[in-house]
Amino acid sequence: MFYLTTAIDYTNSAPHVGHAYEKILADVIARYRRLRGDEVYFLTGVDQHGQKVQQAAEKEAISPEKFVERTTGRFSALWEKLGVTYDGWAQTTDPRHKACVGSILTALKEQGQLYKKSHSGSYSIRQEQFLQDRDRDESGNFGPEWGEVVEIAEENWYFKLSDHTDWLKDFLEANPDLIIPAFRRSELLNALEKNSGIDLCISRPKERLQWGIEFPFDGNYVTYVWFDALINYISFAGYQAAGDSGLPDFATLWSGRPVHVIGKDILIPAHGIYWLCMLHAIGFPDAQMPRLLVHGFWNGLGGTKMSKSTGNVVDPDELADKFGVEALRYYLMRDIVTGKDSDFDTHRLIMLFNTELANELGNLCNRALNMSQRFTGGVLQPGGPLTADDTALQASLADSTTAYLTAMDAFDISKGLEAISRHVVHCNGYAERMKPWELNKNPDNKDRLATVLYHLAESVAHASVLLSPILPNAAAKLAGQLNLPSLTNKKLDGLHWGLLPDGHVIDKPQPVFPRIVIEEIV
RNA sequence: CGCGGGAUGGAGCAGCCAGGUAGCUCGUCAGGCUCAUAACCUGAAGGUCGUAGGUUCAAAUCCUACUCCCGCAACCA
Repeated sequence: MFYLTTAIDYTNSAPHVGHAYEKILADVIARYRRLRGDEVYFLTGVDQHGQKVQQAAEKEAISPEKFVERTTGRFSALWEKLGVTYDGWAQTTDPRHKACVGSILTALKEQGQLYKKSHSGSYSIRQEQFLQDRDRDESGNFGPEWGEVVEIAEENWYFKLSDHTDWLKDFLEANPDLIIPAFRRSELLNALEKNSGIDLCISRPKERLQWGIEFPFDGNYVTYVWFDALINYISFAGYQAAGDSGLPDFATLWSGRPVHVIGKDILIPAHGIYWLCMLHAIGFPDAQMPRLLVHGFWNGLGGTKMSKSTGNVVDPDELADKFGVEALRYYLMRDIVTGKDSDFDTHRLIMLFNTELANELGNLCNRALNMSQRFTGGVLQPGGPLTADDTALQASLADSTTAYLTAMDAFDISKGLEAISRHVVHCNGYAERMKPWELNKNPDNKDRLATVLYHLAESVAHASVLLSPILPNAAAKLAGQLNLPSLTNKKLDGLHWGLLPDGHVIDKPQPVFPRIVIEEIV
């Protein structure tokens, strides 16, 4: 079983393009693994507790329950729109999740992993948080943005993180593939080196915060949101769940290393340190520690950070309306190297869609099917014998498929798409050289014409299968025009030359990727 | 000496971990084709791979120093 998760999104504001990128990335990986024949369980969801939610709800004078219900709906509606299909939905207000968090807290306390301690420091009443030295301005004071700052002492529950950091260091050194990409691992190891011996405060007093999971053994506190949120990966996987919970069977799901897809901002310390140490403390063996696939961010043009204040945020919902879901999914997967950052550029979105999908693949499909309709009545026949051009085309397909698999296995979606594109370009060149429209002028060339058209159509069939994890709807449309809907259920090991049977009759072509016309944008 | 990333033809990027005549897309220029979504194909111009050293028969790729840009810096989600 391949168990895949994303970060659960914090429900204090609307989803932005970064949220959409992560979910689409995970969706593509899940679909790809299914294509490969793996059993897949894909979990995503929302993080609903914490101070910022409480504050946002207060601001609108509604209950936190109502507030998260509304924002949660915006996320799930967007995923449906974008074709992100998950098997499990994690939301941290779910009673099953709360029960799991509670039992983990109790177990850790019994093992002596939790203790109570008083912490004193500068506290901002307005922001309701303790301040750090780094929050001070140049002159060493806390600026006006913090409002009134007072020195207070507060007792809280702590998790003995420091008991596990030595283990974590050794474990990470012994498992170089755990963190993807590799440079993130060295960053994490450095962070561990610098900050050992610190424990994690995992409670918030109820005077400060009510919107959270109450401590099972101390009613004066709720659980720190990160401690709560991270547990979703196991609580919704059925960890210690009752038989009638409706959750998956944990042992089946978490049999090896799950993959957590997360953003670079939450590797250190949350996932890379807290979570791995939490799992270790709970008793997970090294062989069951998850892999962390750390993706980069979409920035504004010129590499500027997207933020509300600079006004350069892009709304994935609007983009999908404007350019279509396929164009958005394609762009988000195509124009970034997994792990690195990229600049979000609408012109490149249009360019990549028009060039690679409309002009190259869409047009290949269109010309191939159209010629088949006109020249051979829509009937496809492998024909033969094969020329050097035919075998070269088949070799190109084999090469591209191999490159695609290698890239996709390494979560490098962009390179996988590039591989498909390479074969499509080869096919268009093949069509130019073979000139089926010339062959059609002489009835003696009937067999040769059939062979050429078959090679083109068969290539489209393969492309649609390979493309299906990224663009499921478009792949289904292509399969439909090939009059072979079963293509969408193909597994990789069924992907060999000859998907289209001898004598197969195809459907009439219709543009699958209508060009995006520049005038429409602005 | 806080940590990490980036600097590659006009633009955007890949290549760097496992050194071996610099690659992709867009753009530009010149041809070709007409089956097709004004799509397709061929060819050309354009780069001393941030700077300075070093290792090597050979460096965009390894090592050292430096410059500029970006992000982060464990009890804020």
